[in-house]
Amino acid sequence: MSSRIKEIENKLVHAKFKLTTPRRLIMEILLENEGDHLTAEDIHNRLREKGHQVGLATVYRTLELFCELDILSRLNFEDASSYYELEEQDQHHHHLICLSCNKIIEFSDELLEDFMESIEKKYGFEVTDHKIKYLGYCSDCHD
Amino acid sequence: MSSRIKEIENKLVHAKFKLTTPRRLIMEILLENEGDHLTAEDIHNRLREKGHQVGLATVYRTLELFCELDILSRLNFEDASSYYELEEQDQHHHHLICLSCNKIIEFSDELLEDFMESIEKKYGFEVTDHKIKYLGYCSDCHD
DNA sequence: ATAGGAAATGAATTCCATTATCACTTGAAA
DNA sequence: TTTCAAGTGATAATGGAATTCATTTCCTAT
Ligand SMILES: [Mn+2]
Ligand SMILES: [Mn+2]
Ligand SMILES: [Zn+2]
Ligand SMILES: [Zn+2]
Repeated sequence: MSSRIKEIENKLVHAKFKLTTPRRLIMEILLENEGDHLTAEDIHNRLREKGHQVGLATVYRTLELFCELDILSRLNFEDASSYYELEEQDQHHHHLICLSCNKIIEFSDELLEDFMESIEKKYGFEVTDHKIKYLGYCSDCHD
Repeated sequence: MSSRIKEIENKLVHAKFKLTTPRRLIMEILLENEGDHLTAEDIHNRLREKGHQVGLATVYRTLELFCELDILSRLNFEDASSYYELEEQDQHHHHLICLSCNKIIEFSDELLEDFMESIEKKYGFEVTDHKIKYLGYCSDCHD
């Protein structure tokens, strides 16, 4: 069992949940596809391809649980589905979405820290998360 | 007919569309509720309250058209629905979303202009729109 | 070890916002 | 007027997600 899985298990146990077989299988898919943005159905399909049968409802429930425990982030691009990615403890990143080819380009937001702090002061709003999306045309799709 | 409606009509006509009765009625609802964030169903209900019968499908189609013409913005908060608000030509704004009471607080993004420009340079990405959400707890809901 | 019970699962169903369909209406142009 | 594309609205369909509920898993107390 990878140390990464162990780390997840600690988070689960700390919150009084168990690392069950379906949860472990789902986490393995997420780790194998780290860096991708996967839908619940993507994950369900990859499980089936590997010969594991996990109910789609369990996939949804597990993704929701992992989000609550900050193991995952739920992303909403400009379509109907939710996408999930492993939360990176060190650097939070955001997304550039190409309106032409739907390419997703990631960028970090170090430069935004000051702005976030000014928001907290100005509005007395305690920021716990932020979601920033830039929409437009990637270098392949303009000019 | 208000000058605001006239302005919208110009945009429509310029794009080869007509200001039909359903479209005008929907625009009136939006103007009467300027500053609010309304769902398609909200708008449909307010039309019915005023005795106007417009099909829900037409409400959806009109909202989509208005978004394409940059008359409206479509907003996605953290729930399943889309919310719409009139696009303000002068100052673009964003939203603080309270995770406790669901209050929406608006803020402008003047300070972010520099950051957006750095994104354009760094990635050769032509930004046409951006969506920024800060999630957390408003002043009524923390401490 | 065994029994009890809470937590978790999965097949099926339901939900619900949104989109598609299609017959009908409208209104501008010929 | 006639024509015909654009627009409309009742309804059905779609699809991602949530819910239901019978069953299974697995920890705990005896
Ligand atoms: Mn990402
Ligand atoms: Mn707003
Ligand atoms: Zn592109
Ligand atoms: Zn609040």
